[in-house]
Amino acid sequence: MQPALGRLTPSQRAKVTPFRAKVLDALCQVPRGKVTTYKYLSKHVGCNSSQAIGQALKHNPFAPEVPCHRVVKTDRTIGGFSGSISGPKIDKKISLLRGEGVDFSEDGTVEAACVYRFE
DNA sequence: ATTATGACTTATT
DNA sequence: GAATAAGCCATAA
Repeated sequence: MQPALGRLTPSQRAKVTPFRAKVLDALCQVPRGKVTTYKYLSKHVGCNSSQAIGQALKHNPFAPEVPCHRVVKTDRTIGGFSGSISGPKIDKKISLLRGEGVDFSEDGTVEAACVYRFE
């Protein structure tokens, strides 16, 4: 069964800006085995800047609690992780996603079927 | 308030 | 297809 897609706890909300809280909360709605994109998130939280989303996630204060590794770029390339856009951390991100059942193409892009669009 | 930065995106060269 | 520029918006200094 899917893990309880919790939301951000009040404590967590209190530690970040309202915008980040909204982003993280939305992120917690992404089911295990799926990913979302910066753009979908940005749209979901009501701004039109994926860059702002990236900013919100780059210093993720709630590392494993909030599945920040379930966010990829709009073209379904891997995006960044732990403050880096490439390197060993990215490799770890891929491993995590694979461990959750996300499929990758040979390009290192995520399969379209694994993208969660906040339907 | 103003400036600089960035895990982005799109258009242009 | 890679490199650059411009647009975007929240954050930190």
